[in-house]
This record gives sequence, structure tokens and C-alpha cells, in this order.
Amino acid sequence: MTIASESPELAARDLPAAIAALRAGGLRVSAARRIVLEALFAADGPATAEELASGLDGRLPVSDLASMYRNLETLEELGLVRHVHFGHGAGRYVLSAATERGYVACHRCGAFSELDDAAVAALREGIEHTGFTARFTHFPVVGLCPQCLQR
Amino acid sequence: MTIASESPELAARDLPAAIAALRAGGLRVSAARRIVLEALFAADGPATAEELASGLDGRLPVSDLASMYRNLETLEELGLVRHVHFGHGAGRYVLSAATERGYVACHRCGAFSELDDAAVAALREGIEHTGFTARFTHFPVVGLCPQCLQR
DNA sequence: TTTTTTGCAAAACCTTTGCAGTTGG
DNA sequence: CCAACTGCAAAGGTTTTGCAAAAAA
Repeated sequence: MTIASESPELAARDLPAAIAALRAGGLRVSAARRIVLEALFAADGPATAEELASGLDGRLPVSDLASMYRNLETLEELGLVRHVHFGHGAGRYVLSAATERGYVACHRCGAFSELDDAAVAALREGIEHTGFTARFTHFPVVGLCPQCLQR
Repeated sequence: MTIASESPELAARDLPAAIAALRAGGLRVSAARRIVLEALFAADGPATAEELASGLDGRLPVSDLASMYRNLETLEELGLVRHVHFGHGAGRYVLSAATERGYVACHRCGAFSELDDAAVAALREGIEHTGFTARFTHFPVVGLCPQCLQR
């Protein structure tokens, strides 16, 4: 069997590489885009537009959320970025990686964990009979983490 | 291993049983609640608050969405109802069933399919190493249905 | 009568859109 | 210079909340 269509990924190692990708895509390298990319590289995991806009620690503030969303969308179309829905609440954005593995997330506390290839394979097998395919990158498996499980 | 804590379910066979459950829970049997329950029994699958409020086919209209949401929440606390998040868009409400199996949903067209016990077991095994647990009832596996997969 | 529930209006939250002004190339 | 991009304001979709009036027990 063939693997479900993977979205075009364009993993950039660092800021200069990401900026080069922007230019290669015919997009302008604006101050706002530079800041968005810096925030993404500075983040230690999937972050909301809000978190990225307020610079995660007060650094890198971008004044406007609308521009934040527009740029994240643009970067996502380019393939540099993708977003994940961890249960309720705002979507979270990350830089694309060379290997995308999918997540399990806790809808109670927001904790999440990356799945390894074997896990993803097992999950895909689990739904094979339905004819559906899933990647667990955009919509992860959502449940409870060990801590939240015991109330 | 033990199965992840199942939410308190109180499957009602029919309207009278659901109404009895309401009374047993010390809740009032208002006109609005009767209508909400009727709409849920009339629905042929998980329905949004909006769909239930407009009576699915124009029947059973409930004037106010806020009351709709409040009642669905109340019924959910009682255990008569639960809700599922099929990708983007509004949550969908269903009557609790004696056997809850979880779903796979298509985030493109909204199609969904119920999982059988073996599938749920396989999925749970797939994430076992992470320590997380999932039921696939509140947050189903979300991906693409066969039709949407081939563009 | 007393307490719960309703309907309406307003707000909250996340995200998108329109538009006029700014900026990168 | 000109197209692309920004900031602001406003709106859209879903869900929640406050409150006075209505209804259930």
C-alpha cells in the first residue's frame, strides 16, 4: 500500500535558509516575516499565533495578529510551516521538519508527545479497514496524558 | 492492562426513558429540554447545536442557541449526551449509546465512520508507549476519507 | 412560592477579510 | 515605481455568560 499524500514540506535548517526559501518562492522578505520566522525558530514546540505574536517571552513582538495569521498561512503554503490542532483552543504552528511524525495530545493540560514511526504505522493499520487515512500531524490523536488520567 | 476511565454513560432507549433520567437527576422537564431530546432521537447521527436547534428538517425549532448549548451541556453532565469534534467546525452532539466505539472523520468533507472494537484496540496499542490514553469518542481520528484522498 | 430554566443581548475566543497606507524589490 | 505586504478595524463562526422574565415543581 502507498502512504497517504504527504504535504509538500520544505524544512529549513535555520533562519537564512528559511529566508532563502522565501525568496525562492517569489515572496518578499518583510520585517514582519523575518520576525515570525525568528519566533518560530526560537519556539521550543508548537506555538499559537498569539504566543508567536507576543514573542513567546516578550521578545520579538509583532503588533498585529491578522498579519501573524496571514504570514503563517503564507509560510504554510510555501511548506516551511504547518499547524496542529491539539484538542480545544487555538491551533499551534511549527516549522516543518524533515521527518514529520504526528502527535498524541492531552486535551486536559495541553501536554503532547511525538509518535514514532512504529506507532504511526500501528495507528494507520487500526483504521485501515475504514478506508480512511490519517497522518496525525494536522489532527493528532487526542486523549489524556498519564498525569491527567489519574484525575 | 485496564481500560481508560470511561465517562459516565446513561444510555436512554427512548424519549420517556430520557425524561425519566432527567427527573431522576433532579432536573426539570421543560419544553425546551423535551424538544432537544426529541431532536437528538430524530437525528440519524452526530448533529451540531445549530442543526438540532433548527430541527434538522424545520421540525422541532428551538428559538435560542444559547439555551440549546446550555441544555446539551446539562444532558452531557447527566450522561445522556456526548459530543464529538470532527475536525474543524462546530462540535456534534449525539445521544450516549450503550457501546461507544469512537470514530474516524474526514476533515475535508465531514464524512465519518464508526470504529469497531478491534480498531479501537489497535489504536490504543499504537499510542501505548507514550503513556497517553484515548477513546476516539470525543476526539476521533481525523484524516481523509477514500473519496477525498484521491482529490 | 421558590428555584430552575429560558430568551435575549452581549461578549469571548479564534480566525478571516476589506481597505488604505507603507514598503521591498 | 508598482506589486506585495502591513496595520487597523470590522466581521464571521462557535460557544459562553449575565440578567430579568417565565415556567416547573
